[in-house]
Amino acid sequence: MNLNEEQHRACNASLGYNLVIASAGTGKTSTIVGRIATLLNRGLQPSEILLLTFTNKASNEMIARVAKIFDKEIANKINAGTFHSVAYKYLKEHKNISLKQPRELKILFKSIYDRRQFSFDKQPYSYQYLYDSYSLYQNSSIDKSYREWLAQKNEEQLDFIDIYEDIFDEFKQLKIDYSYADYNDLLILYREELEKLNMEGKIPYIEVLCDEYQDTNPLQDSIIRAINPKSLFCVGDYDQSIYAFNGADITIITNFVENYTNANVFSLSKNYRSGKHILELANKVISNNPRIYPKKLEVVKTNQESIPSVLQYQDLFSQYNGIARKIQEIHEQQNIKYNDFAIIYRNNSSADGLQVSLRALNIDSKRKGSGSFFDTKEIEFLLCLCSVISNSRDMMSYIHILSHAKGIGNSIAKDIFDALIIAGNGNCKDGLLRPNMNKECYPRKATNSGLGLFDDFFRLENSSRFNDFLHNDFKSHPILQHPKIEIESAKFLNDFFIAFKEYSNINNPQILLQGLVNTKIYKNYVEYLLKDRSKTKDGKIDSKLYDDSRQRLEHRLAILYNLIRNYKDLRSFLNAMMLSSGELSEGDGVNLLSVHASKGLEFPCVFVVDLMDGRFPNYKLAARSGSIEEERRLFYVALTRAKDYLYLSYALRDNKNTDIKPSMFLFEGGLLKQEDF
DNA sequence: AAATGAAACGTTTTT
DNA sequence: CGTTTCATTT
Repeated sequence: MNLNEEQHRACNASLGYNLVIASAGTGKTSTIVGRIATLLNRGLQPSEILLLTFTNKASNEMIARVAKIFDKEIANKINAGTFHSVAYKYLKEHKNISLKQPRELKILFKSIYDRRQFSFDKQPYSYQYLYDSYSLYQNSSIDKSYREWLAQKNEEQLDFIDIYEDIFDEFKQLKIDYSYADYNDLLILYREELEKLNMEGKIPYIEVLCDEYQDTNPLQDSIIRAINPKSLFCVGDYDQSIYAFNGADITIITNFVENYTNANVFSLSKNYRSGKHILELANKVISNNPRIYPKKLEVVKTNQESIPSVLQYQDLFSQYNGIARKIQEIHEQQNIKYNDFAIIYRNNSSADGLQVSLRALNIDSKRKGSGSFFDTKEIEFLLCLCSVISNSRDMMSYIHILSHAKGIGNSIAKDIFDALIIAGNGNCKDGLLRPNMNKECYPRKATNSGLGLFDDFFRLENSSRFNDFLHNDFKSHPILQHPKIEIESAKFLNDFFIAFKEYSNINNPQILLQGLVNTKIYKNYVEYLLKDRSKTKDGKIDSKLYDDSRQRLEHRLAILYNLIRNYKDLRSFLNAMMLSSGELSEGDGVNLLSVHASKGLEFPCVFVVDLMDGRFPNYKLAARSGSIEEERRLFYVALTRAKDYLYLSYALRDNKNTDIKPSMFLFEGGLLKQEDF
């Protein structure tokens, strides 16, 4: 391994509490890999090392590099991944959990929230805001109650605190009942397990390495504290702390020396990534933030003389078009591959326009998926079918699927789910395939009967009324007694039954997926989607649109087939899909990234766009949970992604055609003069 | 309670 | 601009 002197010194630190301040581009990854090598050479077992990174991609890369030095066997014995994936890996051995995305859990949360009555003189938090607020609380506070935390945050809302706490209690119980877990639950549950292990002296780790330490939040920090390892090796850069909105607390890195006795601080200052003018600019802007540990960045790459250039455009549209043309020009003149370009923006809303402009010039582009893949209906439905097979009490997924039947909405879907639970003695799979015929599936609800209200719901129908159309084994199934079920919905349930009967015992994800895609229930749904997507304004189906839609759909399925190959059981596949939903990138072309998504990456040619006052820095966001300092750090991160060429662009007018000033960071960098505007 | 169509809505960043 | 929410009808 080739390490410079500073890196070498850090790698050779003795066991203890070590912090490495690694500025952008200073070979952080090499240093972590080097540290692991040192530990192994000193005789530590790979199983005694825990590596925590910010993305799974980062940990995979590091482990791959360790594998090159030692062998694969050894490297793979090192436990490595994000806090969340490490927690999940442990928990799945001990607990039965189904990871759910916040979007889904919010629906469940809403159903609880909606049953509460708030007084009218004040506005309570919306269910969405309340959910997010609680999540931020869990990440950013570990020793306070939500009540205390809210008292500091927003005293006015304390009027509702009893109701809020009641909602959280019920939500928590519901999550336990259905074995649902969200990202925060993973960490909280893992911490509980660690505390138990620690009391028994069974923690296997001697050194914990933590990458991107500046973006650690108190919840994650509490994991490290619960492990309480003999040795810590934390690597980070306070100038790149950009996750305050997720509770990241910059004081965790700045107070390291106070928090850990006999701590050592190392500093990496030689930048191998960027040309000198790029680096000078980045340093100049970031020097407007308070300096915490002394830090200097030295250029190594002195032969790269390219000067960052500023591009001015009249409006957003011409900016995007201009950038697309510029990229094409550079690509042709300098023979730089499209893969080596990145366009970086503060707000995801910039991406659509850019993608359109690039496509107009026939330039491919890839966006780091902000969930869009798993949000498509065809993927969602398919994963729901898998979930239902994997977790026989997954209420959310049952309701999701069943409410696609004609005439059946959320409410009746829930009735059917409850009926399946009853018929199957708490297990929907049994309820569907081997229903207990002696039980009352749809019990009378104990309301209103005393008032003499006529409730026609409970006049149950004869479950055999659709028998002519049903699979033999589904004939007279007790759930069909529901009076709101009609012929169309009965057929849908029949299809569901057939798919379930055929595939519910298959645990190999690959075989299962292949099978499910060819079931009638899925094929019908796909057909419905494709028709819906190829409708023109007058309601007709355009066959060109239809073919395009089908192609895109097939493409997405192909991606899923590709992903699924890495998993050998269904539960881990589903949970992994929830855990790493943003990490897949598709195809070739110019990289389109938010600043956050660009973290840890580097590109020969970088465009930072939409550098206008209010957009970047984004004042709305800065006011929420960040600060101007954090916005400045974001700018710093964006600039330091560039290796050779850097372009900064802004438009004079926004999309409403009103004048807008360039970003303050362009003035701070000395790239524009205040008096010109 | 579901389906449909019309009106409002609000544009964050991630595991 | 596309989604999400609301109101109306069945």
